[in-house]
Amino acid sequence: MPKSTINLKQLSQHLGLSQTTVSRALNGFPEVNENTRQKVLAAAAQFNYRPSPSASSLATGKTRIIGHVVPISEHKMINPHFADFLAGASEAYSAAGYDLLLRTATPKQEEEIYREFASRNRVDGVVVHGPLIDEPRIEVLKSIRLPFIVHGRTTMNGDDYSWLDVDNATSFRRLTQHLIDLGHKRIALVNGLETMNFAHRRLQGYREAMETNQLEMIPKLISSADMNEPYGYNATLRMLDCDTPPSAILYSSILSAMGGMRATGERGLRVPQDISLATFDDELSFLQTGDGQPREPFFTGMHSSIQEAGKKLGQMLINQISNPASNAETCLWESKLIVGKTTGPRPRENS
Amino acid sequence: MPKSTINLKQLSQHLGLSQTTVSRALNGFPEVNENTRQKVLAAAAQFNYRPSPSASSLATGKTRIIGHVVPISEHKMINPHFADFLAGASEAYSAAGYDLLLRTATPKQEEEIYREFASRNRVDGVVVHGPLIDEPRIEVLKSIRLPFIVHGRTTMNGDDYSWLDVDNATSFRRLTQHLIDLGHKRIALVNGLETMNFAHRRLQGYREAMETNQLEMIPKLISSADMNEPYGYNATLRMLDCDTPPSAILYSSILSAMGGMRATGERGLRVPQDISLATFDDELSFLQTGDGQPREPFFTGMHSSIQEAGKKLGQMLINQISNPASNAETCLWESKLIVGKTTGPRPRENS
DNA sequence: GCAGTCTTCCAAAGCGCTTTGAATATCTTA
DNA sequence: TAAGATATTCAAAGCGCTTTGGAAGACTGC
Repeated sequence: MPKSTINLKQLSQHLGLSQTTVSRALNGFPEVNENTRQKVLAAAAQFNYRPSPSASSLATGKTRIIGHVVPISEHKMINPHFADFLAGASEAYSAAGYDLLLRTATPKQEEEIYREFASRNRVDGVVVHGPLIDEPRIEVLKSIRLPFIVHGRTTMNGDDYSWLDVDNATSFRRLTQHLIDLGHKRIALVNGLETMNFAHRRLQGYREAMETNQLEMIPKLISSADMNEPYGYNATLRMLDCDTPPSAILYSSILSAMGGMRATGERGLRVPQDISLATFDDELSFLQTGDGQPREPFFTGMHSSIQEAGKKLGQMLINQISNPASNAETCLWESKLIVGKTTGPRPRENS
Repeated sequence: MPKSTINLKQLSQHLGLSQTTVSRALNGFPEVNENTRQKVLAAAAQFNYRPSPSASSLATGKTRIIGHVVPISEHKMINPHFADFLAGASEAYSAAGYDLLLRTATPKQEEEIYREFASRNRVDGVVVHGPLIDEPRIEVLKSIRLPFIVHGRTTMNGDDYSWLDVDNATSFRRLTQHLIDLGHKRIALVNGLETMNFAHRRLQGYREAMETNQLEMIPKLISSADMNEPYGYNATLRMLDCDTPPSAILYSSILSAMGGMRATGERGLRVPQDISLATFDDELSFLQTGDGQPREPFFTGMHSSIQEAGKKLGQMLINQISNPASNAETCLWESKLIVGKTTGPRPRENS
């Protein structure tokens, strides 16, 4: 059992080599004899040598750390989607020898954190969460030259930055159309905040489908707010209790859909006989069986794995960092309609 | 607008002082004239100077980073409780100038990650999640001298380590008693994995209450597995469909309770008229209203904020790190019974 | 007026790595 | 075999900070 940690100097002395050679052998430089390299590798393994991140970071100027500042509201609300997203990203980082640094912050604090990241050289890059339609963070990051990638995209900021997004408009056009095909006419939308780009595009997709089919969009049946379970519950109750109740409801998040489920149950409505519910499903892992078995999906919805998105975004960002000259890379994912148990034909008695 | 980043040397040259003095002024050492300190502070602000973390870390041997390795199953399942826990911890870290490093790993990989943390000096300490009854990680961390704190505690590892736990046995004794007081006799328990210490203690609390009241514990009505929504759903269905169905069910997590809610609904049972459900509630933020309003609680359950736990644990760990001579600190939190809409008296027709 | 104390400040030596610029050893080719 | 090319290795100079071990100036008290 080797004592504690050993450093480069000690290791090279033990080997009778210079630090230069040992360092290069370890880092895979071509100009070191293969014999020597093997000896170095063996000794490094034997003494359990690992380079100090602070030292290499100081010498190279690279931290091999990616920063995530995840939004948290004034009321300490944190979106559980991040758990899955971060798990995916973390997988990509580990594979490439990077680490994930996590900060939580209110939107107001976020810009200052980026500036701090840049001036202290705390991270090599960041991923931007929850972009707005018009996103000021993008200009900030460009101006301070901090490499970044956006999960989602914006509408107003041009396209000279890297992002990965699901095709939200198409997703909601298709999901709405699915309900229309089932005969529904009064279709409600429980959406995210419309300043958020994803919610904006989802509304757009919904509108396209409604207009194509010449169905009326009833303002009372469109709601938008931060997505969580109680919001889904309350919004649903409000819609059910109004004078033009829907026969189908679309949710932007499975969290609010669960709240919707609770609300319909409370009003004595059977799903899908009395009312249909459909949602965008990020495949949050705590809603999966976890035994590797595909579970029969409960909610009907458009599926796209947020964990996979995290992984892909992580890889894209690392690519960009290790290859700074490369152009912005963008990626648009389609989501998949999966029909579950929460949608059915429009009931007769309903308008 | 200051150009890019400035370093200590440049700053001290600008001030006509030595790096020593500037460094000490910035770090609050007493042996620098108050006048000088003010000048230094002003100049630092003006040039937006921030010390480089890699450099100070190399010089001091301290990283000011706390590591969290959160478990992820083979099937990429990640528990959303972590989102709230990490948000709480992160708050404590930010306040103390620390950062949070996140790794995801299967239980097998975890020990190796700790060893890597120690030998590379990657973090100043770690928090251990989800301790088992007999927890090998504790010995590993002690042997490699990596400061740590445990969220939860163990049963077999002595008590010379720091932890914070909720009183799981008392929580479940009380929750069970609450149902017994309502007249329930066949009370089921949908628990976490019993190798996990928290689940072990919850079972114990449940058993105490049942035995005290001379109620029979029916094996079919006790289940234990990794907690998620489908598990709660399946376990509940199994119990409802057996020959000794319960009139009340206890859940170890609100996620499985939600699955239970779905299952009872599917079987046409009304809650709480036909069956009572109660749960341990970690006050996950996505289930709160998020508008700061206290929402009327839906599930009856024992409450304890996991976000607050994260915050407190973060503070305790930082204390311990900045004060290495201090003794292990432990903290046992009581949870609070909150009666919601999911529990009621035992229905007549039920046994 | 001078030893003894404080109070303030500084030069320089690291911390553990990477990398530049050169030196040495080895191999070609004429 | 000598000059030129190539393959290996190395000494030393940083990277940006902290901290040790003084030193210089300003005050004491006698």
